[in-house]
Amino acid sequence: MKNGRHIRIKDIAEKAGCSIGTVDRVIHNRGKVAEPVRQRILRIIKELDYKPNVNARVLASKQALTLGILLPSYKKGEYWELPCLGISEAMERYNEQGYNIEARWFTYNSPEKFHQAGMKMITDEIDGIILNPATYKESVRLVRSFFQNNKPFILIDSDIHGTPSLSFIGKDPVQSGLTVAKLIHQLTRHITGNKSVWIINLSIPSNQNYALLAREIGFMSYFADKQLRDDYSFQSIDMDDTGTQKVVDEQIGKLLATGNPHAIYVTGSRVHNIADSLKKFKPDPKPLLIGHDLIHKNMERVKDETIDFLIEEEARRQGYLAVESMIRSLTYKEVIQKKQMMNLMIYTRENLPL
Amino acid sequence: MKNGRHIRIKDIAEKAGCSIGTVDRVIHNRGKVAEPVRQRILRIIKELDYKPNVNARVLASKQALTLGILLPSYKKGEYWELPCLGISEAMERYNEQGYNIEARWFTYNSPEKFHQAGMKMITDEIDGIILNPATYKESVRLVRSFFQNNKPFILIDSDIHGTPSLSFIGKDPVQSGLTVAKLIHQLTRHITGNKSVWIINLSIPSNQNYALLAREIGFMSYFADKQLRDDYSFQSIDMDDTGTQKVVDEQIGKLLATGNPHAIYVTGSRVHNIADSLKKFKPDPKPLLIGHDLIHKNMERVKDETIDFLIEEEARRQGYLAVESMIRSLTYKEVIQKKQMMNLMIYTRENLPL
DNA sequence: TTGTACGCGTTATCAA
DNA sequence: TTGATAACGCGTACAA
Repeated sequence: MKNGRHIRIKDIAEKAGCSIGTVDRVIHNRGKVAEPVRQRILRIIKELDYKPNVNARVLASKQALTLGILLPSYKKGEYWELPCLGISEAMERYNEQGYNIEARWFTYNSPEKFHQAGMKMITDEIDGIILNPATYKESVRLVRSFFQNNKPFILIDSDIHGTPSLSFIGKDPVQSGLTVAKLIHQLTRHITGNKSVWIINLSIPSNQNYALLAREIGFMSYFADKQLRDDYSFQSIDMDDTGTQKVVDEQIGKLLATGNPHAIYVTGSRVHNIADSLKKFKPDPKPLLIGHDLIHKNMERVKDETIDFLIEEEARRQGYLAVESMIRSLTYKEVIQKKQMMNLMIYTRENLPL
Repeated sequence: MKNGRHIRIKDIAEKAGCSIGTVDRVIHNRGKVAEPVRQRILRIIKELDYKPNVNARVLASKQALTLGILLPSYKKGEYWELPCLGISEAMERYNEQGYNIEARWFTYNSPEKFHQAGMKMITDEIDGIILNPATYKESVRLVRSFFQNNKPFILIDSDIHGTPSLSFIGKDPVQSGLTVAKLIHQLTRHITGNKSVWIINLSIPSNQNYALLAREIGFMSYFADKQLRDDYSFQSIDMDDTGTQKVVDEQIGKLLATGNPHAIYVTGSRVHNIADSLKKFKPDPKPLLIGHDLIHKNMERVKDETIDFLIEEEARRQGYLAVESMIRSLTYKEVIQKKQMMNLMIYTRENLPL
């Protein structure tokens, strides 16, 4: 009302005939307010559609937050670097804006380490947790402890349905699979005769398997729904990721000896390994190659068209949003969307970013 | 750590042995500071890597800004609604954050109206201008006036090379064309014999023609570079957009009588008109249909797979970034990136957002 | 249970 | 050319 600007706590206090202290108490539920006064103030807040001034709030509030980040360990250039970049970016941005936020990083490469690190976050004075649930069983155990200790947490990249998380931020792996299937179908439909497709699950043993499986399920269901089973023959290949190109080469070599597929779908983020094998063996005609994630090595293979298409689900943005959501929830008690699904991008040589 | 976190103007003042008023003057170039003092303060700012506290700044600043938005007039559901949504979103967001910003909207449907509205923005007290340059000649005239009157402006959606704008926010139409070409090539390459492709320029006469042309150029150059000219035959079709489906139907009907193309590329945002024609005439086999922009009617045709792929360049985000960039430039004198290119998205039924 | 007063970092005004 | 000081809206400790 003043100068047509926003309404302040002071305006509410005036209208309610009390002091700003009292208004503040009802806004923050700090109790100790006479019930009738409380009701009146709440009504006025609704009536005037009061919205707190974020800037003043941050400026006045001296609270320091520490967030716990619990993610799989990774080497430079691997998938998890991307969400981490988003996390760092958000931290930096919010700190520059006068917030006082610190991140404490925890990584794991085994279910035991995962659980250990998780429990440490509870004993340490951590205000909010951002984690990627590794294996189902361990994650449920951990999440239960978070809940009991009243630690708010956000799930990132893959979900555990039904957990009392503030939010899940990630992707729909079934949709990913469907999209890849659509691409492969459209790109091979004019090939005469039966089309052979390899689905390669190249991943670290017993890690992240759920998402890869879900992708494969989405992939298969596309062909099932469209009654295309007779036109295609599929071969699912589980390949352990030992991290060395040589092992991949060996396996691909053996497979190629049995015949040359029309298309290859790699469900994990390590298509570049398969691409490198193809560059070595040069099968002719070159199979269509599709995979996931905008990591550096994959992009290089897209540039030279060994990889034809890359799917990605805004990995970096996931990290950014996780931090942002946690801060909003912690500092303003803002209610966060229960599910924040990323968009699904299709990249090829011509529309690669950068 | 608690108080030692960020450095404030006060810290600089102490170190420089002057008052915060003086520091403020050098930061904001309000002149009237003794040169040696000025140098000393600047050095200390660099040394301590001072970053202003955004919250305090917004809180204390009483300045009110009005932005002028100069865009083509549009009906609901048309392309320009998307950038406008982004603009509104940004306005809302920044106003909620305590900024005091007002938008004044101007639209045009002819070069004369465009110029008129532009000149009015100069006489009115407008602090910054966001505009889409309609025709080249008129735009250059207008931009010259902006420059002479010291009005900062941002170009949105399509560029005029070399203008002294704060920033250009938009897309690379040549890249769009290349991407569509890649898709059509890959999706038709296994068809035997010569493949026929229509390129339809369906647009309001003499409006936005430059971007559509650039897309077509990108499109053609893909096939030229790849030495594919002999495998494909192209037909460029200029179709006036009268806004009625009937006229489109007539023209498509005539064209189909001469033969059934393998693929159709519609360079504007009105693929849905072509899609509706195809639904009516049911050419068999159905040509591959690719177009631009996530407007409602297009998305409907993607859902029923009349349109196979849709390209879009983050239309909504363009509007958002334009407002954000202008505010940053105006309030903090921040230097804005000269070119902010949007990502190029590929959408099909399976990865359509929402 | 309620009210008051100070501080957060910056802008802007006025007096020196 | 400079310095002191009152806002800005909110959080909070302390007084009543």
